[in-house]
Amino acid sequence: MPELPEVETVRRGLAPALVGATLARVTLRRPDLRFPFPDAFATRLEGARVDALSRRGKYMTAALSTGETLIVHLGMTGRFTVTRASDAESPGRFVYEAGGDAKHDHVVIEAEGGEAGPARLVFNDARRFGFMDLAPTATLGRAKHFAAMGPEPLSAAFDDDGFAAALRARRTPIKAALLDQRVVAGLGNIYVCEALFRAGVSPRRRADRIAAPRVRRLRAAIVAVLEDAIEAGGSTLRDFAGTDGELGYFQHAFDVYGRDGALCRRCGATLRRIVQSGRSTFYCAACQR
DNA sequence: AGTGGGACCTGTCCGC
DNA sequence: TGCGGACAGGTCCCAC
Repeated sequence: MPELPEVETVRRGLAPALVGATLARVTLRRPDLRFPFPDAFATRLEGARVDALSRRGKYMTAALSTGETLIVHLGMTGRFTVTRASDAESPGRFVYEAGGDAKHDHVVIEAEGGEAGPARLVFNDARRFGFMDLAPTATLGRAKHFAAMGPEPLSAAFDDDGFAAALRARRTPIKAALLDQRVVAGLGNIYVCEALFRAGVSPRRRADRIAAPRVRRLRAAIVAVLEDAIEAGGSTLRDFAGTDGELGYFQHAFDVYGRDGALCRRCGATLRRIVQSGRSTFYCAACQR
């Protein structure tokens, strides 16, 4: 699921259970996800208090009282389910809970003392492209996951001049440039397609050949589509029904993603799907130049 | 050094 | 109903 808006939605969903809480017990149900868990992972978490829950790009970070920060990436299919003790009869489901497939429940965290009261967090990830890591909080920005990461798109660090300079240095199609987390953090296949449509920029156009006014329009479109998606609770794809209340609904607002063969909402042309660097791109060849 | 392609892993859906 | 193939929200690694 997880591009920036989905990760932000998960972060907001987890905050009541985690912020201020102590991680009383951590259970790993396998030795690795995409990568092995760090040494003594559970031990280093247990007993720690969560001082803050933040997000950088598509990563969630939990600053701990131990001086370390827990780093979580959801990969493609990573999701958290939260059950509050006070709610045991009807578990409070958080975003993107796909249904009761315990086979892929890889990490269980019991938290105590958060605003939500005692809670159990279960990390489920069928494809295991997600991962977790620990790094010293004091030097988090230099941790390998963040050292080369581009500006946070919803912050002042993402400005027209810096964005234009980053694109000027790229000879790839703009689609590929925007997927590169070094250019701007947090975009994935969906929101790149949507932002390019909103800006009227062809996904095939070379990044270094977009004129300044259109670069500004593109930057604004990226910010707007991310803000709209967060507002909608992110996008939910391929999750079946039965999860109540907490699913994102931005997928209903897609202009182009997954809509090949349908008609462009702006000009009525038929939307296309092409493959760029092995991944689907959806766009309107009439509106996007 | 920048770029493109394949690998990683599992589930689902579609056509035959 | 069964089976093979394509495809899926991401990132890393390794050749050019």
